Amino acid sequence: MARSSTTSDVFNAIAEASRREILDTLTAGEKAVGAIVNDLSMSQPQVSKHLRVLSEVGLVSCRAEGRRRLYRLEPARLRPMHEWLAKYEQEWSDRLDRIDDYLGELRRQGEPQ
Amino acid sequence: MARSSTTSDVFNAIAEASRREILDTLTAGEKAVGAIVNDLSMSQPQVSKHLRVLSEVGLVSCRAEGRRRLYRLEPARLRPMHEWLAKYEQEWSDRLDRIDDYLGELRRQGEPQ
DNA sequence: TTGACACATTCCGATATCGGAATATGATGC
DNA sequence: GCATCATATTCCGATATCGGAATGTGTCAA
Repeated sequence: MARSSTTSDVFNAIAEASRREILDTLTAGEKAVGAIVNDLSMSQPQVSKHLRVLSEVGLVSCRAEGRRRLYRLEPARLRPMHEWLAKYEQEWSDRLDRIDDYLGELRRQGEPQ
Repeated sequence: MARSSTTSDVFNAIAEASRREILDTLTAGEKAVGAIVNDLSMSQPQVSKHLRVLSEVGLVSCRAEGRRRLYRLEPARLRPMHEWLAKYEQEWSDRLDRIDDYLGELRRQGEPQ
């Protein structure tokens, strides 16, 4: 058996840096494939293939306009990731809070000088 | 070229469901390898191999105690993921807020009965 | 020292991925 | 209809992954 399919869930789809870049560039709004190819330094077939994967897990949706295809972000699909992360988030934000407290303490000690 | 190495970054390490399960079981606290093998239904070598991957990206740390090895969660390493997600979070949390408002409305309408 | 226990590593076959190149589909305009 | 533009799909070789089985390493206890 190899690694889980990239189309099986959001976690696998997002594992690839190129796909994260595509999602990042789509935060600016709906874009045609050609526009994405221009923005990033990727070949057109690669962009199309990555868009297919993102589409299959629902992270992007597609709308045809003439001979162009406009892809749009579907950020709601990132929710499973966020929910999984939330379990751990508290733990490290606690630590960061403690670090903040500590830094604040240092700052207060430094001020009088 | 194949998919990016699983040891290269947190996103790839987390793409595998088995590794997410291991992290999940470690939220209860430090655990020995055998304990993880018992908790989940995985072979000992598989658990060890996954722990190695998680260790290489810093998501877990290890401490030797006699002939056992206790693994602990390092949740701070999930921060890059959280920061990446944060860019998208606002967009869908707005929608969720509206759903929350709607549910609250329904609840208020139900109470009088 | 020897054996048992806890864990890590290596070898293996099957499989899925990635990028590049070539090609196919499908809409537009003349 | 035919050429062109925009995008999707297929074929390919190289490579990295996964799980299972077997084996290696290191610690404790008698």
